This record gives sequence, C-alpha cells and structure tokens, in this order.
Amino acid sequence: MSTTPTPSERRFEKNRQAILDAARSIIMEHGVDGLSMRTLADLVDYSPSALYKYFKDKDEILDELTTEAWRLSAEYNQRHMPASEEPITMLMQSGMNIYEFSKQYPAQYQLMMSSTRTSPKSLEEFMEHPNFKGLRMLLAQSTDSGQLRLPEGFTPDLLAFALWFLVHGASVLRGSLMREFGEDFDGLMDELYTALSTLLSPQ
Amino acid sequence: MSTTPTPSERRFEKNRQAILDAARSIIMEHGVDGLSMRTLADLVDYSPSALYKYFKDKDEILDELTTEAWRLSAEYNQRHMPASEEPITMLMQSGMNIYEFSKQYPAQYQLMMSSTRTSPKSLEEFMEHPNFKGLRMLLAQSTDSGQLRLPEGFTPDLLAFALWFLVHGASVLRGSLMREFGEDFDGLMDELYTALSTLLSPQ
DNA sequence: TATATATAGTGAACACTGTTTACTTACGTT
DNA sequence: AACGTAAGTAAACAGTGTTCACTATATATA
Repeated sequence: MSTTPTPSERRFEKNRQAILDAARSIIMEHGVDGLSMRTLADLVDYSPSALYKYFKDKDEILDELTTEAWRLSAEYNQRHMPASEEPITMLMQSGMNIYEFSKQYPAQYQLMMSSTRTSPKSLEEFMEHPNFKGLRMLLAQSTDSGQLRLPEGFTPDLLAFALWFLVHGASVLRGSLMREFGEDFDGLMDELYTALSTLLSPQ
Repeated sequence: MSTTPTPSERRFEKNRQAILDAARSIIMEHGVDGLSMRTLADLVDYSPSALYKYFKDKDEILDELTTEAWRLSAEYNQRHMPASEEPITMLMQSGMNIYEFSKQYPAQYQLMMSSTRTSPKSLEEFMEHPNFKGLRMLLAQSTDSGQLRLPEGFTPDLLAFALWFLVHGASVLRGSLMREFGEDFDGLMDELYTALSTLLSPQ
C-alpha cells in the first residue's frame, strides 16, 4: 500500500519536522502562549503564510507537540523507573516521575492537560491509554500478589484513578494556583509520598 | 478615616459594578476566553477605551471576578452543607461541593485555578485561606474526637492537602483532559467518594 | 525536450485582540 | 461665572491567527 516516499515527499517531511522542532524550542523557552505563527515563521525563515502549507492550523502544530509530549512523558517515566524493584516503590516512583516531568517540561505538560483535539474521547479509551494502562497493570498485579495493600472499598482501577487525580492535581496546582510556593511544595510532596507508601504497604 | 462617599463616587462605583456584572455574564455564557474588551464595552454601552477609566487592565477585571469566584465557591459550600451531621459525611459533601461547583461554574473555577495576580504568595498564606482552612479545621476536630480515622502516616493537614489535590485534580481533569467522558466521570466520582468514606470511617 | 500542471512560497490584507493617545464634553468646586 | 478635573470617545498602534491572489519553482506528461 504505502509506496516509498519520493524526494519531494521526503523534503516536505523534513521541513515539517524543522517547523515542529522550532515550535518545540519556542514553547520550551517562552511557554505555550509565547508561540505565535509569526515568531515561528521567523525562526524557520519562512513567511507566516508558508506554515499553512505544512499545517492546517496553529492547533495542528500544538496537537503534534501534544502527542509527542505524551510519548516524551512515557519515555521519561521508563527512563527513571528502576527495574526489578518492589511494586510499592515503583508505584511511588511513577508518581514522582509525573510530578517531576510536569516541573521539567511545564509547556509540554500544559499541552497534555489542555489539548482540545487530542484528548481521549471516552473513559474506556482513556483506560487503554498507555500512560494510564501502565499504572493500572502495576496496581492489578501487585495487589493480586499481595505486595501492595488495597485499601478497603477500593478496586485496583479505582485506586489508579485516585492516584492519577492526586498526582495530576498536585502537578497542575503547583503550576497554577500554587505556583508561588517554591521549594515548600516539593517538601509537601515528599511527606505525601511517604504517607501514601505506608498506607499502601502490606499488613 | 473613610469619609462618606460623594454622589460622583457612588456613581463611579455603580458603573464599575455594572461592568463587572456584564463581564461575569459574558464569561458564564461564552467562557473566560469569550471575554473581550470590545464585546464587554458593547454590552455596557461604553467605548472600549472608557473601560480603562474604571479598570487598569483586562486582568484587573479578571482578578475581581476571581476573588468573587472564591467567595462564591465558599458560599456554595456553606449552602450545600447540612449542619449537625457526622464529620465524615460533611467531609465527603465538601468534596462533592467543590466538584459540583467546578461543573456548574466552570468559568469561575477556571479563574480560581489560573489567576495570576490573586494566587496565594506562600504555602503559609494558603493554609490560612478560608476555603482551605475550613477543610483543615474539620479534619483536625474530627480526627481528634475519633469520629474520623486518620490513615497511618498522615497528619490532619497532610490529609487535607491530599484530599484537596484529589478533588481539585479530578475537577480540573474533568474540564480539560477528560472533558469528553460525560456522565461516566460522575459515576467514577461516586465510586471514589464511597471508597474514601469507608477508608476514613472509624474502625 | 517542450509544455502543462501541481507544489512551494510570498506580500498584503482581513478580522480580531489589548491598550494608549489626543481630544472633547460634562461635571464639581472655588 | 470660570477654572480644573473627571468621564467618555475616535483613532491609532502593535500584536494575534488566517486567507487570498499571486509568482516562481519543481514535477510530470505529451
């Protein structure tokens, strides 16, 4: 079905990537709101209208950066996940990874939380989302084997949602309402993690 | 010190309020992004530049609406809070109140979470914020009297933060990343509330 | 190889946005 | 009544995303 790309197609794809690279560097330096079609065009030596030969919208650019951000976040998590560890520390680590990612890549995190066209279309679809399914699987297996204590009233999936809300709530709030707290917020998160790990530890 | 306001001062204040009222009705109908100085000026029968005699900025208008939104949210909570109830149901109810408020007043909630100039300047300041201090007091008293079980590893304040993150995380996510989930999200929240109430119930 | 056609790229414009400036009109005070 | 301040406005500035008519430049076909 898919024939080998022609030279012009390869060029097109290369230019498209160059535009995306420039857009990424802009949002990383000046935030999502700092990206304008004109500054972007300047950076890649195009006229503003030329960008519309490569992307339908500004939103299409942001959407590409958003799905890329989800991939980046998953990679970040795997990179900072010590293999062959106790599930409870893996669980806490994956929570910290989300939180740390939101600190190191605030623009990407903002895109992940706010994108319009990329967001999952149903709860069922989200349950299969790689970044969430990993958490669900970890919880299902470790509660099954008794390496992790499931608080009464919770199912593994419900606990997954609760932790997801908790850590994403903290991450979002740290970057918005509580953005002035500085180091204190990290200290708070540390306390929270130790409390959660004792809550979820067996016996 | 504060002398009685002159007629012109009263007029000024009245006009200012009329502008704020119009701005509020616009964001409630068309969202925060739907508010522009020109549409606002049209609605109150002013020229756009006239608004700058009453407000320094567009942000100043949004800031006023933001502090008003915090007040509204506190009122909403008190209005939907059954007096003389068990602390555990009061706690769950206050969580539901935040969540329901974020559903019924999404624009106001967005302002509360994103305002730039109004946000608390430190963790200590936030601890004294009326909307959060109420939660802290409720937890301190009810865990003290044994009417609420404090999970091991948690202090009342730490539990307050955890619940705050949880419910605001859920509320934010419901309006952004998970905005397409519809009724399913409410069902999820119901499950979460019952699980939490058994977790926090004594013995 | 010459010619037709699709593609890449541009400048100018449109319809918006928040904000400022110069100006006029009305009001309050001495 | 006259002066000074406050209220209100039209027009402009600088910025935004996007579209349109246009020109080159490749590509593909006769």
